[in-house]
Formats: sequence, structure tokens, C-alpha cells
Amino acid sequence: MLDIKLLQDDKKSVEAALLKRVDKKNLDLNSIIRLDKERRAILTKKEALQAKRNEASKTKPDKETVEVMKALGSEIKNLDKELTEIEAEYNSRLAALPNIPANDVVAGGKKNNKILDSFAEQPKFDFKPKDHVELATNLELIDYKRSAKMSGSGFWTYIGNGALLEWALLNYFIDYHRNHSEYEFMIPPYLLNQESAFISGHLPKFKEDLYWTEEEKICLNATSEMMLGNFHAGEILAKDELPKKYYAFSTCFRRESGAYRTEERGMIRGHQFNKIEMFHLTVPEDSWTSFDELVKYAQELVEGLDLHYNTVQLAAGDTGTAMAKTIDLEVWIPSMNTYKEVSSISNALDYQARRGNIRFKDKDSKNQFVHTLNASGLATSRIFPAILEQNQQSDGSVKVPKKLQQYMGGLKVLMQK
RNA sequence: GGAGGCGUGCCGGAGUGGUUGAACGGGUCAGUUUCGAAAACUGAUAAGCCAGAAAUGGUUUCGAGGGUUCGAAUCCUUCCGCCUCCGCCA
Repeated sequence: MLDIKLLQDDKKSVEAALLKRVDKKNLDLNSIIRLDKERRAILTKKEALQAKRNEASKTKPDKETVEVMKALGSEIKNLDKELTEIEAEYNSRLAALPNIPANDVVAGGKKNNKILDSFAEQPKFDFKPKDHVELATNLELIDYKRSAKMSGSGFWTYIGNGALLEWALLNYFIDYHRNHSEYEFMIPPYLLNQESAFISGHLPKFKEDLYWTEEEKICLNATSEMMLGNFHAGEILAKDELPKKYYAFSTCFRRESGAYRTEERGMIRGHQFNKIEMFHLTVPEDSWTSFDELVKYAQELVEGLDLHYNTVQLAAGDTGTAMAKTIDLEVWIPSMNTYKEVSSISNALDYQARRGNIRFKDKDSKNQFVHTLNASGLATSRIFPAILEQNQQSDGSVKVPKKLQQYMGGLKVLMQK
């Protein structure tokens, strides 16, 4: 949610910034400003009448006054109705505006994404490399077939050493975060209500991408960012409580309806995957420092596994609605001859905090919105195939990254039984 | 699943239709006092919105929504949350 005052005061620069990510024909700031004007006019009128009524109601009124107030009451009611309608329209239009991209975020869509950095060499194979589905099946790490039987396509079961590898990854992530004592570990519920999904910015836009229960109006989380963003909703934090830094584990659920399924085989895009998410709440002046820290931590996690990946700054149009700036870490998937996101690091500035009404008292005891940031740290579902594919050897075996071996009873190589 | 109770400010806790944004107590902050501190005393201490350059004024909010009324924290209603007892399951 953007600040309406920003629109009122400096429509031109807001518009210019938003055009970096939205088509001109889809951007109508004037109507929002107009609705806001109308809204305030009616509100002022209504409040004047209410003041009159309150004055008369301070003591028991006489018969005559009661009659006058009756009429006044119905007038207030009418204004109120009018106001409710305008506000609904106003709010939904304002809420639909995406965040203002940061200054250094370039305009346009995916094709304008820019590689900032690249880690390690792209592995070369002197044999025909297999894709991760084949590797995982041959090495009996994952059972795709039986999973489809039980749950449908897009689900998988980790079996044996595969389950061990998955768990090793999570342990590696968690142990890494545990070294940073200011971070608090969280395991939130996986189901959340509609209001929370709105606050996190996933409603209304991503309704179709979430799994909803039939009876109750709650959905499975698509990322624990949804939970962490809501954890402090409605609160006013003390300044010395900030920054708050969390890392949370959750299994994430996404319908991915109609998406990409054919080329993205196996576990590149599934309905269920495991993820550790980092999340910061900061004072505004510190949020970019936090951003750099999150980028660094996410990078260190991938680098610890010796995987070749790129650090990519997203163009405005490819950045999530709520975010002012996003950097993705994209790991090399040889079979697809492409790079796939394993971590997305974003600064939402006050956009989410405004929706969630998360504030802090500044040094003048004024309440200000906090800034929120999130970053995967990391999701397993793309790291797992990257490990299989990048570390495969000519005999079909796969080397276990050094950092993971301690979590797998010293196992160094995954081999066919 | 059945029966009952409860939801008020940072916290505890009054308040059952008329100057109640809310008694009282605690906390916190500031001041007085003190060499300093404690104690005591005095004062301050919610948020949103609207108008205003500001001072300030207005308005809304007592779990959330709707209703009754000239007037609602107080009455009705729906929803949400919490608690207790019984049952059921582990």
C-alpha cells in the first residue's frame, strides 16, 4: 500500500517511477486522487454534523431537539453510506498500486534483469549429463511416480538418502543462521486466514495460486514470508526492539495452476517444498543495510554448497508487487541450460507495513511504519536438483557437497545401490 | 460434539443507555527533593482520520461487523478469539 500523501504531493515522480513497472494504460492516478478528494469532502461534512449531534446529546434533549436530531441522524446515515462506497473504490484502487521501484531499479520486464555477479565456473561434462529427475530416480532419492498416484502431479516423496539429503540441507541452513545470534528461529503455522494473505500482499492477486480449505476461509502458506509479515501486524514496536530478524522454516504450498509444468520437470516447480525464510523489520534508515546483509547471507549459503550461480538484479516489471527492489540468486540447472531462482531478496520498504499496520515509535515518539525485508535462506527444491545435476559424475553417481556430509553420516557420494 | 463464562487503555481492573477516551491501582516518562539514589510529592502518558502554516479544533475507535436509539463501552444480532466443565480422540 502506497502513502496517499505521496500521490497528493508529488504525483509526477510517483507516476514516473511506477511507469517503470506498469503500462501507462493501466495506471490511473488521477482517479485515485479524485476519489480521495471526494472522500475527504464527505467526511468533513459528516463530521460537522456529528459534532452537532454530540453537542445536543451531552444532556437529555427536549422533545423538539429530539425531532431535529432525528432528521440529522438520517442525514448522517446517508453521508455515511456514500462514504463507504467511495472508500471501498478508493481503497481497492490504492491497494492495487504496486510499490515504487527503488531508484537503481531499471524499467521494463524480465529481459532487463541484470547479472551483477557470478560464482564459480559453469561445470563442464565430458559425458552426456542426466537431468535431476533421472538422477534422483536412478539413485533412489525421490519417488515421483508413487507420489503422483497419491497426490497428483507436481508432488514428490523423498526416500532414503534423498530424504537424508533434504534434511541435511535444512540442517545446514539452520546451523548457518544459528551463528547469527540476533536472528530468532520460528516455525509458524502453515495455514493462514484471508486477512493475513491480504496483508502479505498475496490477496487479491494470487488467490488462484493458493490452496484454500473448503469450509473455513483459510489457505496454506505459499511462503512463510506470509506468516512473518503478519506476526507483528497491528503492533507498535519500541525503537530499541528494532531491527527484528527472523528465520523461519515452513513447508510451502503453491497451486502453480497452468504454469510452466512441461519444461519444468521434477522438482523445479512443485506444489509443495521446504524453505527457510529470513525476514527483517527495521527502522527506515536501516533497511538498505539490512538488504545488503540478506543478500550476503543468501549468497554465502549457496556458495557453501559450491554451486555455480548468478546474482541478478530484477527489473521493475519482474519485481514482486510489494517490493521496491529484488535481487535473485539463480543457480545453474545444466539439463535446462538455464538459471533458476533459489533465493529472492527483497526490500518492501513500508509497503507491507502499511497494509499490516506495523509501526514503531521514533525518537520524537511519533509512530512511523517499519520497513520489512525478506529473503529465502534457502529453499531446498531447486538447490536439490542443482546439486544432483552440477555434481553428477560419468558413472551416474553424485558427489555430496562437503558441508552436507556431516549431516549425512559422512556420506560422500550418492551411488546406485 | 454438549453446557457455561469472558473479551475495556502499556498491564490489572471499574463502568449496564446521557459531558466516559473512559474511575481506581500499577507501570513508564518528566519535574520537585537529594551529593547521588530510594521513598514521597506533582505532572504527563492511545491510535486513526479531517481542517489548519501552526497553536488548536473536530471526528472515530472499549474484540470485529451489523442493528435499535435523539444519544451505545453499556441493549439486540452475527462473526472472531480466549477460558472452564462434560463427552470424544490421542
